[in-house]
Amino acid sequence: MVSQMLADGRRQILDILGPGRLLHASVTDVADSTAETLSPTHLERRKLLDPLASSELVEAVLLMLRRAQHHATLLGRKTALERVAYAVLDLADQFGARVRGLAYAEVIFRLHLTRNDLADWMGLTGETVSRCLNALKRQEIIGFDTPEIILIKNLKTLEAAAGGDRPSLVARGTHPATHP
Amino acid sequence: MVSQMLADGRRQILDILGPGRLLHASVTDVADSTAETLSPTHLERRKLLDPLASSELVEAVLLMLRRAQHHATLLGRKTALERVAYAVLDLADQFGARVRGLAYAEVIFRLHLTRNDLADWMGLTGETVSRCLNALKRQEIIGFDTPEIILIKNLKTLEAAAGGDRPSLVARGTHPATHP
DNA sequence: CGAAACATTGACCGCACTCAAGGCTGGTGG
DNA sequence: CCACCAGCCTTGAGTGCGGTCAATGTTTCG
Repeated sequence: MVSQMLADGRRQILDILGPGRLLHASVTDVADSTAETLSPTHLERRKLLDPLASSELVEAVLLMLRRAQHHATLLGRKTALERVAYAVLDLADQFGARVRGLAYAEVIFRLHLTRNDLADWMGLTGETVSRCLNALKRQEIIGFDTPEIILIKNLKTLEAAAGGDRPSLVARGTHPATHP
Repeated sequence: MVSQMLADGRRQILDILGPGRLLHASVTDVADSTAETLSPTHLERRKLLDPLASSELVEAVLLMLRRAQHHATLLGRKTALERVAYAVLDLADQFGARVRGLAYAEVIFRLHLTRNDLADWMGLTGETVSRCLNALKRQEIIGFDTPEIILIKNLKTLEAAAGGDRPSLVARGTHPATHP
């Protein structure tokens, strides 16, 4: 998780990095920016000498940029429900696994964020996030028994609720989408 | 101006590029993203073969990223007045010129954006931007006789109104800050 | 002079925030 | 084993900031 903190305690989470994502120091070396883990994490250092790694780095920074700009549009112009729907979709892309026994369009994944984390990511409050998640649940679009494990029951409707436009904003990395 | 458009017409301006800023195609080649000029503009193409230009490019992309992340924090966590104050400061940094005859802390510059452009940049509406600008004007923090020419009369107070934290987010370019 | 685009201002409204109460879960110590 | 506690989630009631709608003023330009 990459986040920024304002002097008075307001926090904005800038990005959630799932398996396979790359992180460059230039992102965290800005004043008031920090990176933290939200779950047990395996980190690898990339050497910059390797030209392959260098292009990999440029790709990673450009991905961060595209995600940051898309996120800005979301924060500036989307409603609470659209934001929460989008957060679920993005986390599903990054952490989701297609599971045997689920219908084709169903995805299940573990939220590594609390409601308040989601709020600080989406520019909302924890209460609003909770209300939106439960609204989606009542509409049978998603499901959860414990607050941590989210099941997407109707992907198409969820994407519609997110407001449509969702360009591919995941790492094209070689990492398989397996994660506890 | 770099902006994104949603299917239903909502627009988010992602960044305003003043003199000396660099723009890479990867920013505009994303779906629904466009770049437009708001004033007569002089463009130069940079060759990538030159290793100097290459590092220049990486710098420019990293600047875009830092600005985008800072902007996300602004959109997600700041009030209307803070946003408008920040917009004035950022435009002053990019377009402002210290003018003879003005007090030390005074800066004057031309807004190349309408109130609605500012609104689409700051995630607000034109009416709210107008109200905030006039509030700042009533407090003698800024001044304007025509809507286009903005004078910063009290920089310190304006920075306070913007919510404080404002890391250097301008191009360290070689361009002098002269602009019509 | 007239039209179009932009800016300003006011009145009202609604979405998301605030505040508060209550429930659930997991961890700790008697 | 259970009482207690802390943290998180959920839900409701009420508020307020910023949005919406509308009227008017201003500037520009043909």
